[in-house]
Amino acid sequence: MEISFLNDLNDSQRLAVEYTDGPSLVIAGAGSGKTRVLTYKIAYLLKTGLAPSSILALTFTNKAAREMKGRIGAIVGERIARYLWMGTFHSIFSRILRNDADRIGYTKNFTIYDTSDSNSLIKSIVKELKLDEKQYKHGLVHSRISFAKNNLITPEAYLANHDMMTADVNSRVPMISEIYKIYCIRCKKADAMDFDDLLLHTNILFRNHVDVLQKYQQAFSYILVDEYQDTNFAQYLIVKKLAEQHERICVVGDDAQSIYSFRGANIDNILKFKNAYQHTKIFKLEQNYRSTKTIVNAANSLIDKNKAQIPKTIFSEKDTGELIKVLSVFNDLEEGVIVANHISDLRNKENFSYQQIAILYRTNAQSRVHEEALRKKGIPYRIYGGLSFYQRKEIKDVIAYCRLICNPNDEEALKRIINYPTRGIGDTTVNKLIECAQLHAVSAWEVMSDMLRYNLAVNAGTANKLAQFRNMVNVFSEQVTTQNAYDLVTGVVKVTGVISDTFVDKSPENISKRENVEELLKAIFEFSDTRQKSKEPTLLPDFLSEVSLLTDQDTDKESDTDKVTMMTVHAAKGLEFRAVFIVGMEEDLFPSPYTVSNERELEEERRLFYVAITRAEELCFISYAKSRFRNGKINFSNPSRFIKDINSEYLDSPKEKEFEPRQSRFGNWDEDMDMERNIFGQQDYSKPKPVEPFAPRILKRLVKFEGSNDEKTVTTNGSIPADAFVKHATFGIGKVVKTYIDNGNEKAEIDFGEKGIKSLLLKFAKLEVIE
DNA sequence: TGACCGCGTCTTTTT
DNA sequence: GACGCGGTCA
Repeated sequence: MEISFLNDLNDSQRLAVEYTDGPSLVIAGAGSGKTRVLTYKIAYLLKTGLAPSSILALTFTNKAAREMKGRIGAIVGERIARYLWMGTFHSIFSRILRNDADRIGYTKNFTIYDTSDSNSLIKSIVKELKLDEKQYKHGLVHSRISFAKNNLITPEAYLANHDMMTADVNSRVPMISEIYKIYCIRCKKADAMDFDDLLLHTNILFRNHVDVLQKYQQAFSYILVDEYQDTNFAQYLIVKKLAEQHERICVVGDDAQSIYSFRGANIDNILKFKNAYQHTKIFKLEQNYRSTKTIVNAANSLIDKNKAQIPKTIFSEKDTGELIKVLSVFNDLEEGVIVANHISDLRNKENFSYQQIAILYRTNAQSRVHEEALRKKGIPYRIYGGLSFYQRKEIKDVIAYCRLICNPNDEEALKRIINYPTRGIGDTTVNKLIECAQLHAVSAWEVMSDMLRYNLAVNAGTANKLAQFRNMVNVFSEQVTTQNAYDLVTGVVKVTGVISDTFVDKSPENISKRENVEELLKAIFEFSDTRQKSKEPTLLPDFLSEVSLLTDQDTDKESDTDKVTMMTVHAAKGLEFRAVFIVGMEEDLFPSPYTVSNERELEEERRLFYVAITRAEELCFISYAKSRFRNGKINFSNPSRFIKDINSEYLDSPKEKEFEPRQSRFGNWDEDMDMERNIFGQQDYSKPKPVEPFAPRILKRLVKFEGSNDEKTVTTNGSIPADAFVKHATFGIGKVVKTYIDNGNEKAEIDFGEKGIKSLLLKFAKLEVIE
């Protein structure tokens, strides 16, 4: 079969694309056209007659999936590409889990707990068990639980696992197995899964229900996995099971770029792939199309120092290019200034645009000095990382309402908003509620639904407040299956008071909060809109299941504007820039001091540096400072050991004696740097940074919440709009179903949720319309 | 219940 | 230096 697009590939790429009979491993060096191979391979499979719905392609980010889908669409047509099973492990398998959720004791609408939900739950369990919270830090406990789940160790298996148990005893946290057990029970009671559960429960589903496994084994006749070096055991096993029959599977990755072991990724998956699949064909993509010879060779000489790796020879046929320039600076402030100067030279003298330049660092905290230096020189920049849109408090609050409405058993959502905005239900009450729920082995919501039966020990006033809150949620819950997500959530933010809470004063924080909520509604509208066009469901649970797996990487903003990129090295994986500045190359920073005692972890740090260098197409700068302001004090340190790992023939290093006299064009450094600090110090860092607008900005603003909150209620004198939310003195909050004239009197039929649908005479019923 | 203060901690983070 | 957390007080 002659397929013309294959002519775009080199020989090794083409071989990798065309081999589809059995298992294959594609070792794709940095810049070797990995994405191209994957997309062409899928296009090739489609052209050879495979149905798109029989191809499963797993990626590590939503963004990667989306981009690849777009590229494939460009080759084979969007209408075909749409039916590919392409997405992250988590999104694909959450979809599969929802289909058969009842088989493993969940409902279709199960909640996905994010990291902070998990941590919050762990904290409350530690408290309930009366354990020392300093000893059982939520971060530590969570990472142990996460590790267990990623390795498919259930709570029972954990107890029986000698290694895990002795490790816990030795670390003086012997109760982790108990916390883990309770954590799982609580998640299940809340109809919630955390990120790791999505993989663990997929394995459980496949193990316990062979018919389900077989269904998907037959459905997927070819499986592709991207970034295979970053998969964990749970992911390995899912793939292994699905591919068991036909072994038509292709995994792509680069062991030299495995940098996520701290999240459970196991590099052995790629190193030992051929043991797992016996007749594996290995393809190596060794030509780097991205970088100059110097950069490729320098990176090779670095990664050579690692022991565990698949042998390969990455080469470039581009120009030799410039040496990697090593910048030795006095301190962090000078580093900022010098990098900024270089950037402005590149732009003014070397014809670089800002967006072709990146500053990469090991830790987010390092961004500050560079930010300041660039700002002072008027260089535009964009910092990636930090708080994502969906992690902002006001957004999480609204999402928590949504979650609770769709799944009232969601305990973390309940805790979050039961007293936000303030409605007189304090910690004491919440604790009583949860204790009572534990006592009767039911969810907190169940207790709230029948407080008398569970004998909840609160006074009448509190009970009334709880009932009011419950009724409000119920009114919304009833509409989950009938209202589209956008209309429903618009009602939610009005009625719950989330929006009026932002009108209490005119502070910039409140204004930005309100704008963010509006942006969220816009995102929900876009979701409903696009879904509607393709005739897919537009209900709130559909939106939630999607949004819980989104990260800020997916809301890529203003990519068309010309700005310098600043991000951690981790975040830069997969990207490329004409010029790259790798800053803070010091001992105690890069490699991270947490890793140097462990050879395996140190090798991962070296790979991280390898990733950083190989982002550069033409120019690479490495800087290190003799002193750095960190954790509130000045730290002195030496150049990173990794700089010595690079063959010196590729480096343009400073001569040692340049260090000695602290002279510079500014005169005495110490004084000048103090002065600089004072200048910086005058700026008010305490003010919140301007809030990044949430993209994509496609649609015009849909809703704008106007006005002050003191006029939010209107006593009706006759007409109220249908669909309005109203408040009644006895029945609480309800929704107007319809209004009509009866015997010459205006009446309204109002749905008060649990209290039923009531027909009320408008001239008697003192209704407040909630705007 | 919420505002405020002092203390301890501080990596990376595709989901 | 900055943030999150827990404790205290109005």
